[in-house]
Amino acid sequence: MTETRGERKERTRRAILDAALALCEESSLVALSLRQVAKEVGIVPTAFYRHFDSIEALGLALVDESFVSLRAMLLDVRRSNPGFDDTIDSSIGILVEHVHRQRAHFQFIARERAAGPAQVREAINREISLFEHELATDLARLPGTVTWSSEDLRILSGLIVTAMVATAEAILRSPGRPDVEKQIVEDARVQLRMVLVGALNWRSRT
Amino acid sequence: MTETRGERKERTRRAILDAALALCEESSLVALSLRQVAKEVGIVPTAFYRHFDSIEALGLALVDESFVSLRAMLLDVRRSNPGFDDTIDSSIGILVEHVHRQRAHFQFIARERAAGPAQVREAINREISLFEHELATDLARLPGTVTWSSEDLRILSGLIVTAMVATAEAILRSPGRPDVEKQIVEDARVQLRMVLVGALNWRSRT
DNA sequence: AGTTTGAGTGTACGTTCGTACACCGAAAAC
DNA sequence: GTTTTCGGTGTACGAACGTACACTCAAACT
Repeated sequence: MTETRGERKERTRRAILDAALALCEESSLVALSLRQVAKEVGIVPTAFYRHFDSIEALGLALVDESFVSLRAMLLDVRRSNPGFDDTIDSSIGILVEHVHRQRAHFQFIARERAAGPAQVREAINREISLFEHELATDLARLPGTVTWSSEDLRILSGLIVTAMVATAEAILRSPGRPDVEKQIVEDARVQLRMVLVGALNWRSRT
Repeated sequence: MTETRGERKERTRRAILDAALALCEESSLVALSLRQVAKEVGIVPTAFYRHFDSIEALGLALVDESFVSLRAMLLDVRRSNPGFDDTIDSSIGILVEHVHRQRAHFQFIARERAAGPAQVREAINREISLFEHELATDLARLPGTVTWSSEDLRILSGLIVTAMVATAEAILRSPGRPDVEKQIVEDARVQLRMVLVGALNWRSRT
């Protein structure tokens, strides 16, 4: 039952991160007070400073943590796609699954990307940019893109990431409405197919 | 120099809307206090209530106002496109121009769509949904989409709106960096061309 | 064993917040 | 000319905010 000092600190730190993430589900970091977080965790306000310099620093930690989730998703997509034809369906399936399992993380990223403190917004956009780049290298390994410039690959993956982010946000916006969500997912499938058709016919012209 | 009562009220109301919009440029409605707005306007806090019930109500008014701007943009796009081939370039040009001229409105919509009070978020998403629907009927008038189902048109315009919203957000994110913006705009052009290629080859299969 | 370290406590401050209430004075209504 | 309406004022309140400072006490170090 004994607990080392570091363990205890880590446990409180986790509690703070979890509490902040939970409180962010119905508002935003910029409207979140240190005292709210402390109360939720069950510590006195000033104890917060033992772990983070400010709410903004807390936000940066949450960004890191959230993108671990998102990268896990990308790994899942890679693992499940040995080059099959239903790449679109399975990828979207994985997206939907991750959105549900890591709802709070996705919600947090979507909100703070647009409305968070400046540093948080920048961190998120940097990560999303990295994401696009990774997807671009994945796409480069697909057959049919051999003639593509790396420029065009980057732009295409930007489009795909944008569409998938929008899909994730739409899903988050319709909680507990399976019919609505079904429609969103089906739309996302069609959109990806449209983009794919565009990609397959690209550079055969011009 | 005399000023009717209604005129004066309207002037103050405008000042409140403008002040709120300005203050929202560096934060969010949910972090905006009634007192900040009042101070910016130069009235006493309680006078705020003569015009709005709450910050949230103010937000809804700003949504209405902002979408007047956005609709003006759509009108510009329609007016400038009598069916020419450079539809993409001119449409994006109009988007960029409007983003710059109505920067605060676009910024507000982008932020509050993700992070605003619930009612504000809903109002914005409702408007964007309307936007997509309008674009769909515009697309239906284009040659080459005669064989399209209204369903597919809706989905396509959803994709286009998503990409354009993302483009506008990216432009807003890079103020005072013409080179970066140039790249964003060029990418948007290519993305739209990719989508267009997909659209032109759609339904020729399946 | 004695000392140091550091997570968490408790009090206390000045500030900002939303809002209640009584009030003012000029335009509007009569 | 008198009364009413109403946008804006001024004061006043309790609550919540960030944070400074002095404290406790058990784990960790020597």
